[in-house]
This record gives sequence, C-alpha cells and structure tokens, in this order.
Amino acid sequence: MKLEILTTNDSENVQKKIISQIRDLINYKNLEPGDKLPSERMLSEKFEVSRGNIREAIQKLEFYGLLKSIPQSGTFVANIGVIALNGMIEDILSLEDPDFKSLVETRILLELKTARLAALRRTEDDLKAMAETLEAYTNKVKAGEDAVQEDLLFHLAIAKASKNTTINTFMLMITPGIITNFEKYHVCDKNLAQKGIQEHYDIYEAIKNQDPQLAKQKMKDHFSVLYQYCYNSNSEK
Amino acid sequence: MKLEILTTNDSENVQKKIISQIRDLINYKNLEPGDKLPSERMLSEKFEVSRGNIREAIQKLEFYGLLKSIPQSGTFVANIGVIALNGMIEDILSLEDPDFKSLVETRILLELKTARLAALRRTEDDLKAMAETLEAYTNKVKAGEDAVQEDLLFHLAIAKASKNTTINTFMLMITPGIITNFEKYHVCDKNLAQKGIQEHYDIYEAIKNQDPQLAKQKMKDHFSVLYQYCYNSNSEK
DNA sequence: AAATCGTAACTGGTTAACCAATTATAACAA
DNA sequence: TTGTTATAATTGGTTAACCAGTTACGATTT
Repeated sequence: MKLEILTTNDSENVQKKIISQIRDLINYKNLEPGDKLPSERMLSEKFEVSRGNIREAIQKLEFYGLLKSIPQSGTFVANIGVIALNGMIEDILSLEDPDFKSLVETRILLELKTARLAALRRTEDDLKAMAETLEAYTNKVKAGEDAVQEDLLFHLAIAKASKNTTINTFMLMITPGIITNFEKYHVCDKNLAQKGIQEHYDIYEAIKNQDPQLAKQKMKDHFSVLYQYCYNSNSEK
Repeated sequence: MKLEILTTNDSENVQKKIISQIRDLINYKNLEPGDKLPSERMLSEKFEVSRGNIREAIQKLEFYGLLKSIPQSGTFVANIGVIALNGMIEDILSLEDPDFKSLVETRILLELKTARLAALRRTEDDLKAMAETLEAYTNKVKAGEDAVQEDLLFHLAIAKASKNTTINTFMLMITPGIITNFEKYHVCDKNLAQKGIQEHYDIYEAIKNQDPQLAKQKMKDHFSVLYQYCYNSNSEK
C-alpha cells in the first residue's frame, strides 16, 4: 500500500519531475541560450518516461517562453540566459492553482486599467460593440433573468477596446473562473443587477466621452459594491 | 498558384477554423452547459481533419475554461452559458500576439500591484529570497556585467511575495518577452543598472518595513526612468 | 587540400492502432 | 413491471510506427 502511494504519481507530478530533470540537464551540460536540447527520444529513454510525457513538459516550458521547438531540427533553449531560466523554472514548479480571491483581486486591477485605456483608445466600432453588450445585459436584467454572462461580455468588450492584447488575453483567461464562482456563490442578485445597469451605463458614457479618469472612477464604483458584497457574504474561498 | 495560397493553411488557421466550427455546432445543436460534445472521432470525420487537430483545438478551448475533457467519458461544455461561450470564442479567435508596448504597459500595472501586496503579505522567507536576488543583481552590476536576468528575478521574487497566484502566473508569462526585448534594444545600459541598485534597494526596504504606499511609489519611480528610456530611444515596436 | 555532392542518420511532428475506463443496452430474474 | 447483471459499444488517452525535412559526414571530384 505504502509502496503504491510512493510510486503512483498523477501526470502532473510526472511532468514536474521531468521539468526539473530538464533544468538539471541544462545546468549539468552548461547549455547556453540557443543550444540544442537532446532529442525527445533520448530524453524519454534517459528519464524513463514516454515520449509523450517529454513532449508535454517541453510544451509547457515552451508556453512560458523558456524553450523553442523547431520541426525536424530540435528543441532549443530560449534566449533568456541560464540564471533567469533556473529562477523561472523554480517559480513555475511552485505555482499553485489560482484561488477565487486572487482572481477577483486581479480582475479589479485589470479592469480599472482597461476602463482607462478604453477611454483613450476606443474606436467607433468598439463603442458599438460595447453598446450591444450593454443592451443585452439591460434586457436580461429587466426581464428578471440572470445576466452574469452578459455582464462579463460587457467587461470583455471594454478590454478589447483597451487595445492592449496582453491585458485582453489575461481578462479572457480569468473570466470563466469568475463566472462559475459568481454563479456558485450567487454573487449577483437582482438588486445588484439593477444597480449594475446604471453603473455600466456610466462607464460606457465615460469611455464614449474619452474621459479616462472618470471611466476608471466609475469602474471603481462598480466594483466597490461587488467587492463589498463578496467580502461580506462570501469571505471564505 | 492562387489555388495553393487559398488551400494551404498553416496549423494555426486550421485550428481557428475548427474552433469556429465547434462553436457553430454548439449553437446549432443548442448544447447547454454540461452537455456532451460529439466524440473526437466524430468531429474529426465531420470537419474532415485529423483527430490530432481536433484534440489541439479542444485543448485550447479547455485552456480558456470553455470546455472540459473527462477521460473515457467525453468532452463537455463548461458551466458558463452559451452567450458567454459565444462571446469568448469570438474574442479568442480575434486575439493577436502581444506587442512589446502592451507587454511593458501590463508589466508596470502588475508590478505596482505586486509591490503593494508584497509589502502587506511578505513573510520572512520572501524577504530572504528577495535579498538573495538583490545581492546577485548588485554583484553583477558592480562587476560591470549585464544583469537583466537578475533584475527580472528580483521582480519575480516580489511577485511571489504578493501571494496572488494569478498575478504571479501572469508575471511569469510576460517575463521572457520582456527579457528578450530588453536585450534586443539594449534597454538596460550600465548607467541605468547603477541607478537600479539603489531603486531596487528602496523597494526592498519598503516591502521589508511593510509600507505598501511607499513600496508602490518606489516601484513607480523605478519604472518611470525605464519607461522614459523606452519611449525616448525605442518608441517604435 | 578544398569543394561538392550524395547518402544515411536524426529531428520534431503526425498518424493509426491500441488501451482501460465508462456508459448504454439488452437479456434475464424477481 | 422493476431491478440486476452481463455484454457490447463508445469514450478520451496512450503508444509505437511512420513521415518529411534537416543535418552531419564522408566519398568523390577538381
């Protein structure tokens, strides 16, 4: 039994082990940026795991910009230096899954910025897209229906108008987690949704009038209610 | 020739096409959250692409939290509703690769927050880790060597001390892009690196003394020089 | 000795067959 | 009719063989 616990690793732990082994290999062989890693086949043999596991680990490191695979040629160490590489791999290995609180905290941070940037950079098309999502939200709320999705789509429209692709990507990444947790904890009741209509409209107007300060402030107001609501009724996880 | 241009799609475009076809299918079949998607085999036959392409597309949508694959069971629509799903897929399809300007803009936003949060939440271990990276940076600069990597590792240590896993992940994601661009444009010259020592130390002290306002301000000062330098000498991409 | 060419080994990527677990089905029993 | 069980089909995941492009290297020619 004990033996089984020790030897049975889920695929996540296998991947972490492979990643740390790749790091050790790079250090041991003194591989410089641009150098070629041993082939996937050799690594799978050396680490005694399937080639699929190796590819998975390489893809993760490629996602974080530490490796670069080139077809029919090899996998190469990225141009960021061994010190940064070691530090980053260490951080990646110790990364934990995001909790709801960190999601909300990050969302507010990003949204205050997107509101400001959208006010500065929005085009007429952006305004049109925002108006559409705002109308969909309003109709849903007035019909007494749940409108969490339409709410988030309005915010994503602002993110798109901010013309910052990095923040836009990050907003997309956190949105599903926000939606599921909101619905789970019933964060948005009808009372809150009614207020939301006016708040959304205020944000929209500020962006339309290209007033970054006001846009940020209105977004802040919007979240202050939400924030407060979250931490009063659902302070845990 | 023209025909070849029209029919030859790189794998990225193939994936985008599959993703939009999956979206159409969900809409056409009125699949609700939690419903099961057709099997990978059926999809690959229906869309006339390999099963591998299908898996790749599903994995991307799974990354953004829109689908969920369960072994030996099926692929399921996430619990976020069809409206949000449609909107998000649209956004994902139109996402472009991040440019350097958006990376820097996002980095500053995140770092002002991590400095503040780290001042509030840092442990003794966090301080120790920060001090180590700070020392490595100082030594490198005093030896007249390039210290971009050590610079970034100090900032990542702050991110870790902020105890916000989402922001920490985002910092890790943008760091390689920052490093390569910095080295490409030689953003950090020796003069700037010398100033950096004092600035880093100021940030460290503020976090150590648990002064969030000061930590944020010192981080802002740190970036104002960098920012200015960026936009003066390298305003273009 | 140097340059060129061709061959053979090696690369990451792709594919089709296979696997174990789940699920649907239908036969059977109560 | 209802509940149970055995079985067959289906699922996502895994694997090993295969592919096309790249690279290394040595024979050959000049």
